[in-house]
Amino acid sequence: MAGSVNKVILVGNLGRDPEVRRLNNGEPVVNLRIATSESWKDKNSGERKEKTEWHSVVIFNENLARVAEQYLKKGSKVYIEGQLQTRKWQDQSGAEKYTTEIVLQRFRGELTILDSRGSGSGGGEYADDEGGGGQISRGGDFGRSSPMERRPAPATSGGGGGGSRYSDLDDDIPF
Amino acid sequence: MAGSVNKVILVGNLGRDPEVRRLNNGEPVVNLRIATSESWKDKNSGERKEKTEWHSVVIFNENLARVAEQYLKKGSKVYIEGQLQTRKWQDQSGAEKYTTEIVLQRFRGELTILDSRGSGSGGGEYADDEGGGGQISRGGDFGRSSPMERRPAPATSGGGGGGSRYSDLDDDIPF
Amino acid sequence: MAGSVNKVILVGNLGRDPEVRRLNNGEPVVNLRIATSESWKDKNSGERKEKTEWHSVVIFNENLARVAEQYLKKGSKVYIEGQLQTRKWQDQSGAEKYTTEIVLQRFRGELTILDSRGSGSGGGEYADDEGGGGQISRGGDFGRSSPMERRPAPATSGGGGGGSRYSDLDDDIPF
Amino acid sequence: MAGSVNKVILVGNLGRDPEVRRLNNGEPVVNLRIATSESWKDKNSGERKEKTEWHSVVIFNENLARVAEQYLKKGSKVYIEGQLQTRKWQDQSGAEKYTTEIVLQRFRGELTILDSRGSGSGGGEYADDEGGGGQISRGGDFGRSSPMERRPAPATSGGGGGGSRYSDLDDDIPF
DNA sequence: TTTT
DNA sequence: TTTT
Repeated sequence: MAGSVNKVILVGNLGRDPEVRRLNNGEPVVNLRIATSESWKDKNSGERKEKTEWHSVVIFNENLARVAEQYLKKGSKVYIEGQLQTRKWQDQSGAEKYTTEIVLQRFRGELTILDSRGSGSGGGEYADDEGGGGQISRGGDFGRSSPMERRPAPATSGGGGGGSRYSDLDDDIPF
Repeated sequence: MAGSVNKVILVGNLGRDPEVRRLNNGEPVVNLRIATSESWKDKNSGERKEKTEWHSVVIFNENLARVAEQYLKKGSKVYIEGQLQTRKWQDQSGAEKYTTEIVLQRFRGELTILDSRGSGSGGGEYADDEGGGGQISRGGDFGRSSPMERRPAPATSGGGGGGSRYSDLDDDIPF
Repeated sequence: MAGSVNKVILVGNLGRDPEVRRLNNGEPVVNLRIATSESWKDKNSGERKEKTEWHSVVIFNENLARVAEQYLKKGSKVYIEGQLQTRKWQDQSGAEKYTTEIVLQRFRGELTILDSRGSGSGGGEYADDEGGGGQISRGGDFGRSSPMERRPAPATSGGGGGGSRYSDLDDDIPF
Repeated sequence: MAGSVNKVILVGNLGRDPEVRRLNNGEPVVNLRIATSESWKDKNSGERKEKTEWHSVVIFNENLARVAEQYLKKGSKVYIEGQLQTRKWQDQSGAEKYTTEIVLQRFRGELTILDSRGSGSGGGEYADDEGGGGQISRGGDFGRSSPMERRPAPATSGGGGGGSRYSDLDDDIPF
C-alpha cells in the first residue's frame, strides 16, 4: 500500500526457553513467548495491581534466529522489533482460529539482549554485548567496510562508520 | 514487570468507517479496521506481489476517540500508536477464541491523521491538521502555558514550548 | 502540521548521575546523558569495532523527572521515549551554537528502568518495577479506575484494565 | 554496548528538494530537511499556536537514497526511520560546532512516501506506492521467494510471505 | 474491508 | 525551508 508501516516494539522477558524448528534447508526458525507487564494503583481500592500481556514472536530472520537460539533462555530480557501478522488456522475439531504474532521476517526486525552477561535465570553464555539487526545483508558488499559511510562534508567528520549487530556477515558469530 | 514496553506503530488506511460505541457515561469507544500492506517482486517469477495485513484498533482514549469519530472515515490514512492486547472470548457455540487488538488506553496512545484536508474517499470535514496525543491531561495545569517548559540553560533558549495534539483541554476541538 | 510525528526511542546507559534543576515552582527538570553503542566486525581487518553515541535528554515531564531523580544513577539502563528538539544558544564568546536534545515534555514521553533492582553501578533503591508513562494525567478522573476500560463486546472480555506507570496520580510514588 | 537502541521515527514534510551527493563509487548520498510541527491552544490567551521543528536526515542506505533522489521533492510527506548521530566539525573560523542528524546507514533505516501519487507541491512522478525498507539485502537469496517463510505449525498457515520495500534486489526500481 |  |  501506498506508504504503510507495521511495527511492533516490545521490551519484555521470555516466559520459557526459545522453541526452535528447522526449515528444510536447516535454517532455524525460533518462537518466543514474551511477557510485558504494567502495574498501576487502583484509584478506588488504592491497591497496586498488575496485568501481564503475553506475546508470540516468530523469528524467520536467519541471523537473529541463531542469536535467539544460542543466547536467549527463559527469563531473558529482550528488545524486539517486528511486524504484526495474523494467520488463520484450524484446530483439530476444524474450528477456525486466528493467531496474531510479532514476526521478524528474513533480513528484517531487530533483537537486542538486555540482560547483563551471566544474568537471566540460570547464568549462561549469552552476550550482554548488543542486539541484533535484522536490517543486514548476507551479500558480499557489506557497508561497514566503506570509509565513506559517514558524510565527509561539511568538515572533519571524525570518521567512524555505522556499526552493526549480529550481522549475517559475521560468520563466526558476534562476540 | 521490571521495565517492559508494549508498543505498536501503524501507518495505514481505514477499511471502513469507524465504529462507535458508547460507554455508560456517554464516552465514545471507537473501533477501527486498518490495512497495512507490503509489496515486493517475486524473485522467481519476477511478478510484483502484494500482501495486506488487517489490524483491529480500539480507542478508549476519550479525546482520540472523539477525533476518530469526527474526522476519520473509510479510506483515511492514519498514524496510530497503541499497545497490543489479546483477549479471550467465546463464540455462540461456546468455542474459545482469542483476538489481538491494538489498544489506545485512556490518556494513552497517539492518532495522527495523514490525509490532506478534503482528501480521502469522498472529501469531507475532517482535519488534516495534526495528530492526536493521548499523552495529554485533562488536568488544570497543562504544560504549554508554562514559560519555563524549555530549559533555560545553558543560554538563550529561544523559549517556546512543546505543542500538543487533540488535547483534552481543547474543549472546542482542535482546528 | 498536518499529521507529523517526532519520536525518539533510546535504550542505553547513563554516563553520569542525573542532573536536577528546579523550576520556580519547585518542579524538577532532569538532564540525562545516555550512551548507545554499536559494535561490528570490520570486514577488512576482521577486528571488532565499537562506536558509542552520546545523547542529551531533558525531562520536563514532572512525574518522570521525579522518577529519574530518585531512581536513576550513573550506569543505569533505561528505555526513553521523547522528541527531538534543537535549540540555538550563544557561548560566552557570542558564537552561535545549536544543541539537539531528546525532550520529554510535560505529560509526554516515556521512561522505563531496565536495570534489575539493586543492580546498576552501586546498588540502590530504585525500582526494577516498571517504567514511567508520561502519557498520564494529573486530572481527577484517571482511567484505570474505570471498569469499562476494556471492551465489553463481543464476549467475555476477561475484564482487566489498562495499567499505568509512574502516574502523576500516585502521590505516594510508584512502588 | 550491551543491548542498546538508537531509533528516530519522523513523519513530516520536506522543506526543500533532496540534496544529492555522490560517493567515489557513484552511489548517491541524500540529505533531506524535514519539518515536523505541533500545534496547541494557549491556555491563557486561547490562541492556537504552532511550533515547527527542523530535522536533518542523511541517507547512506544506497537503495533508499535512490528512492529519495527519484521520488521526493519539496513538500513531500515521508515516514523516516533512522538513528541519531552527532558529529563535530569546525566552521571557517575554526570554531567547534556539533550537528545532530538522523542517519540511515547502509542497509538500515526506513523511508516510506506518504503522499498520494501526483500530489505534493507540483504534481509529479514519484510513487505513492509503498515505503522503502533499508532492512533488505542485496544478497542472492532473498527471503520472499521462500515458500517456508511463514511458520508451518501449528496448523495450515495460509502460506504467504512477507513483502518488502524498495529492495536492493529490485534492479528495475520499485513501481 | 483500505490503499497503490 | 515544509505543512495546515
